[in-house]
Amino acid sequence: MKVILPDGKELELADGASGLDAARAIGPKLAEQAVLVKVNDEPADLRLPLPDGARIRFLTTRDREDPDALYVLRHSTAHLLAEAVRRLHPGVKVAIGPPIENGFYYDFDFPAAITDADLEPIEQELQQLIAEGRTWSRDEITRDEAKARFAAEGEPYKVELVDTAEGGISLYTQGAFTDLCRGPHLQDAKPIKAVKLTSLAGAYWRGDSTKAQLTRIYGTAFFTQADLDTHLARLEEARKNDHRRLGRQLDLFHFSELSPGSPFWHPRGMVVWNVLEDLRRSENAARGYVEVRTPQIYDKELWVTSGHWEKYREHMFTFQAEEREYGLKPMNCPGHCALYSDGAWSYRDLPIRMAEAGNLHRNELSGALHGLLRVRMFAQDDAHLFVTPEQVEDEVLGCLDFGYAIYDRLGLDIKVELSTRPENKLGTDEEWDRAEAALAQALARKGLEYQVNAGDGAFYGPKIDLHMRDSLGRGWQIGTVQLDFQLPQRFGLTYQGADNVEHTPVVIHRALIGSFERFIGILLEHTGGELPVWLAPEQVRLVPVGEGHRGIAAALHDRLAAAGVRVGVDQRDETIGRRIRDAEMLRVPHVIVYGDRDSEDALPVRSRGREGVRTLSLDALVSELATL
RNA sequence: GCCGGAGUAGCUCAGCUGGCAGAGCAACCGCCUUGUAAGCGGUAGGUCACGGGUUCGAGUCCCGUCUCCGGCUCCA
Repeated sequence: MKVILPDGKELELADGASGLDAARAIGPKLAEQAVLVKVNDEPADLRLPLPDGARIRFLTTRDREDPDALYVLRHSTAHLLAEAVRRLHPGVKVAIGPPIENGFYYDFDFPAAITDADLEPIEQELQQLIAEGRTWSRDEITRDEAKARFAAEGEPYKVELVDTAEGGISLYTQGAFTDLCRGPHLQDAKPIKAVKLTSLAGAYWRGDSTKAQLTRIYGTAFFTQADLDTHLARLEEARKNDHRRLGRQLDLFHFSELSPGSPFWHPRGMVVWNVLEDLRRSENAARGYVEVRTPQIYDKELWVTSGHWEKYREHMFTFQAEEREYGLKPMNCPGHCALYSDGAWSYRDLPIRMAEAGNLHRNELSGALHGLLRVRMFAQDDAHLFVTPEQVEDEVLGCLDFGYAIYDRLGLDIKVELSTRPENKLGTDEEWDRAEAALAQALARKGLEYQVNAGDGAFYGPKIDLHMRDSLGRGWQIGTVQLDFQLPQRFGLTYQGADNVEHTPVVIHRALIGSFERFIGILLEHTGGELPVWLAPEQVRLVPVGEGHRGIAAALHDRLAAAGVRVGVDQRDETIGRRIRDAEMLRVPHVIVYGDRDSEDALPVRSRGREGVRTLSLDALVSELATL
């Protein structure tokens, strides 16, 4: 048999030769340093036989930043972690331990609870295993053999994993530890030069909150200590961009125990909010949306009709007044349906694009709250489009266009996901076929790449989700475009068709900025607080040099403000250096020191992210700000 | 909600095995009168999250509650 190397040369090998055999045939150094072999671009274990004619490429310890190589390194480290934990905590049961984006974890069922203080001895034990030396061997056995083996070892989680594993059963053994595992793994532990156990967490077995809660140990590993140091330094840097920290530093908002999960917006934060709100309103107007305003609280009856009382009640704030039961709205849709049902509509009226950025309250689980990114009170750039089935695709495309007008303006990197029919769906397969096709078609027309999340759709219809990441790489949903066949039926919504028959409209739920809270939070993390000038709470700050310059600074202030610039004057009796520093700390984009040397024809403008001081006339500055 | 950690001045934090509650910044009052990232001095500021317990004595140890942080679940 033969395989093809990256340079196009062919390599002759004995039948059944493994990746390691191929590496040895190329050179002993390669064989020693090889971490995994890519077979036709798919990562594979070195110990496995190569298919005849495959294109192969080796990744070695020198590919220390390659995600596939790091994956293998971390996967093997996870196995070492399990061995170390078993040594220190006899009686522990092991569950599952995969590599993840920036490291790995392993889930354990400890006989007695452990705490953070237990991590260090475990890490030392893990280092000890590496020092002792470990090599991995791979065995394939039958399902029954595997079950018998793990049952004998008293590892019920492993037995369950064997039951649900797909394909052949393989085991990897290092030292005194054997794990059910698909691989690939390192040849030995030598490449693991840097390990750190980072945290402890609870995690439900199989991700199911009705099942046992296990103890998850997170860690990370690298091919060099320097890479680990860089990684930790980067995390520390990211911490500085945490929007909760920036919110306080920039005086934008704060949280209080008096109302967990609901931000207090400060004046400066409210400026940012209102600029976004202006954008929302003007874009809506330009795109044929109409603004409405619907109640905050509704009789229980509305929520029963919409289905929320049954499906969502524990996440709603409810209360009684005069013996009626009310619910505070967690979303605008039922209110918009109620508004729609007040009229009699013709197909000529559709599409109706109904927008409202109303306050919403959701009783999120206390443990899920996360700064501005997960709150109990928020407002979305929400809209509901009442459309005919024929209009769905065009309207979805219009929503995507709308969204990308905003995202592109901010230079945001959006990840698109299409979520399709779940198991507990309502409606027929034919309806879902049409709806999913309409969404896919709109995405194709917009030229967007997307990931399909099969089965992740809402029970009432498929959806397009638009995600962004925070400074630590955690993903958050920003926008969403959802089709809904159910709500219009539940509310008995109709329009008169051209055929003089009543039809049921389709509802498109749509939010593009998503919640203003989350959007501002993510923007802060992405910009490190340096919001684009058009969003900055204060765009220009004037610093009069001495007391004698205050009058003219005030006059300049008024002229800039009249030109629509958000401008402030720092009249404090502090040094110039001090006042500049404070403006920089607040990330004010432009600072102008004004004294005897200056005039409105020649202002010294110190601009964020730009070396030195520019000299600009007042008019030039105003027109520069106007183009943003 | 669940697992682990944390909560000390407005903010960031120190306070060891229990023994008089601290620093820097901010605030306030003076001095200085400023030219591109922190001028100098002084003053004031605390129910050590809240409630209970152990102890001669609790910020420190124990129990409960709340909130926050990291995860898990959830995000209709």
